[in-house]
Amino acid sequence: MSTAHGARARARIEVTAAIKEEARRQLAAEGAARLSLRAVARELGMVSSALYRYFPSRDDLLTALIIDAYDSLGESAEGAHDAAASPFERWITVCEAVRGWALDHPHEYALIYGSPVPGYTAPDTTVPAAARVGLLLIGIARDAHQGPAPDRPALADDLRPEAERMAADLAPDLPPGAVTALVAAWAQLYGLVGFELFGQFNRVVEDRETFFRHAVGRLALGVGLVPGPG
Amino acid sequence: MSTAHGARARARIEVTAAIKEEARRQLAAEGAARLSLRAVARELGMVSSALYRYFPSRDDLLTALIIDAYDSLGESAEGAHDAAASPFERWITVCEAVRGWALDHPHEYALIYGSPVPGYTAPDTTVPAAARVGLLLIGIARDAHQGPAPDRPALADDLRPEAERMAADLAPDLPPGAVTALVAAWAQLYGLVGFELFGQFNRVVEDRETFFRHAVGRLALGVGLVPGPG
DNA sequence: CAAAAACGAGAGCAGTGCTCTTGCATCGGC
DNA sequence: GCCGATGCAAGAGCACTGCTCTCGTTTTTG
Repeated sequence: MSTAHGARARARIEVTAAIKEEARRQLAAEGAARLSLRAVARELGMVSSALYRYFPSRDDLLTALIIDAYDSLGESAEGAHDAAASPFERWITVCEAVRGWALDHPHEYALIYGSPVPGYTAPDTTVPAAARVGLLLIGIARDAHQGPAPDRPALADDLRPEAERMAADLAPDLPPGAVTALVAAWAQLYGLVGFELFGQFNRVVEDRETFFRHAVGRLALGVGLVPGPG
Repeated sequence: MSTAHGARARARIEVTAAIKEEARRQLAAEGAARLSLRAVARELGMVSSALYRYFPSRDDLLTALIIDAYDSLGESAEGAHDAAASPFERWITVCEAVRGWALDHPHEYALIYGSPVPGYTAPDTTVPAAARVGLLLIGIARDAHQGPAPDRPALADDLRPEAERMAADLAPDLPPGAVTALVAAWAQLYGLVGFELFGQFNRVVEDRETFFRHAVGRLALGVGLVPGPG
């Protein structure tokens, strides 16, 4: 089989892990644009050309780091998630976990939600990891809609086809209007996080934690989650 | 003094403009990370070291491009702005202008609203240009609040100090709750634009124009703007 | 007119991603 | 156990990059 095949295979996974670890350290310290293959190799005591045996290009190394970052963020969000709480509280908790992770890993956040690296397009392998937070938010909305449906303004005619298509794709058991609001809230959440992280709130918002909690609370209302018991 | 004296000063402005023009072209074509001083100089038929007489570093050239990008975006938004329309319609128009500009200038949008270039912090000179769209949105909200105040949920106690501080800073004539909603909507607008531009909506949102118009319409509602006549 | 400042050109330094070749260690089939 | 195929590290090298310094030349200024 593949696992026990000698010391060679074992060494390969160890070196691969060491490269990613060192690369992640440089990424956290300096940012994606300053991540240098040669510096990683130098720090690991190997020569730069040897590193290409493990990652055929710098972009491939970046892709691995991107997937790891998505997974780390998804894990944080899922870990903060208390399934016993009310949907509204769970929404707030997940949003705060996303913000907290972003503040703890600014460069990794920038890597996945900031400007894409030029000449680089994320391969499809990143999609599942990238979807984790979204799926979590969909799950919360789904639980909330088990109860009585809040009155939601009727769907405008021109939005209806797209809303129904999105609902069919993402959450067939939810009303199309709720799914549309959910996707918008999902994007808007990252607007709030990104503005804080990238300095756009400098000299504008001071008490960012409180501001954020209220903003995502209003986002939750838009999705149909209600505070209070239940 | 430095101004207007002789052919040297004139040449300096011309060369500076040519550098920025060529740099902007490369920026649009390849993205900020691939913007190369040497390539700009080569294209202009000068040697790379000569370019340092005009921009002391690559970051200084980037700063100039950032300011230009903010101004270009601000101009687009202000140009699309029809002062005769209703505040709600004006809000939608400005948001759509921001989105349109972003789709037309993706790399420049990424430069100002994407990940900050590592090791680079925007100097204060960018602030006025960066504030233009925000000021435009504030103006729309101000006009809307000339009329009867819509009923808005009371400010939560923990948010009140920050909300009042923001209102005092940004729009003393607006209720603190409206200013808070406005700042949040401002950030959320860029979440919507960024997600579309950076590919997060791939395989999720198809009819992005319609989706966007409705999402920013709901944003407007949150700020207290109402559709229909008025 | 002479001193000073601005300028273009070139060489050079340290760094980058990436490729190619050269030996050596390990592995699988006989 | 041997032997050819494969995996791997090392080094040299290419074409770049940002940036600095020096050296004449030109323009501006006092």
